[in-house]
Amino acid sequence: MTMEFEKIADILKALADPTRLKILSLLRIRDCCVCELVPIFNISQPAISKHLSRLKMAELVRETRKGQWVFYSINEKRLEEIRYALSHLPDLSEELRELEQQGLTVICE
Amino acid sequence: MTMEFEKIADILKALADPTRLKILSLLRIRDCCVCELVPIFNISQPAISKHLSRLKMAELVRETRKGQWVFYSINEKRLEEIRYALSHLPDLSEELRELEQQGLTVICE
DNA sequence: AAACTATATAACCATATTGTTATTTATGCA
DNA sequence: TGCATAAATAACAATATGGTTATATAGTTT
Repeated sequence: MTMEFEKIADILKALADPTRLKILSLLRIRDCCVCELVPIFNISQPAISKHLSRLKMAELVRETRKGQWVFYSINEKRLEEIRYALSHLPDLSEELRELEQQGLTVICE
Repeated sequence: MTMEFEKIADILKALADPTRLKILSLLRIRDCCVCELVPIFNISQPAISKHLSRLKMAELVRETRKGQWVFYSINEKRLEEIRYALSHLPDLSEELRELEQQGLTVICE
């Protein structure tokens, strides 16, 4: 249920780029193929391709080949998962309890 | 209201690290000072200090000096903002409309 | 004032990220 | 079969990231 810190960080890294966020925003309107995305951005086709690959690795998008085109679609479920993960990060109460037992807790005033 | 792609990406970059996510999870339990966080992680004090500085830049935490200690607290409002931003990314319908006008839209089947 | 504790900053290094151009692979069609 | 188009991969370069150790700064205590 609760996602590991490493896993959450990996998905957030895939999200943490303006180009990839723009791609996701476009895919919210409709599925797009690579050759449609390229003219919208000021970067090369391989760059777009790599961004899509990064998003696919994080399962934020899915790809479907249609003839010579590869269409990408958004995986809204994954985005919902990451929003949920940010609200429900793994619990670290135990770590703070150990800190207290080791007498390393700082108390002031 | 709607946050720019660059701005959202900056905040997501600050979040996209397992150590910083752990720090935020700890601060959800209670405010902590740097010297309490250090023994919980297997990294140096300056490393923790830099992570906190990164979180502060993104306004995900706030700092308060109490005597010789600096206590950090979580800014839940900022986290709520980023969750909202992921649900409401800036609209790019116009970009797709221009694509159609330029005849670059791909239609198959 | 001097010594101690807590935190931040500087300088540095290894690796990751994000772009490029050149090339390869996959599909469609004359 | 051979050529055109779409997309992915390879090789490379510049910059960002995340760690280190050494040092500076801020506050406390003797």
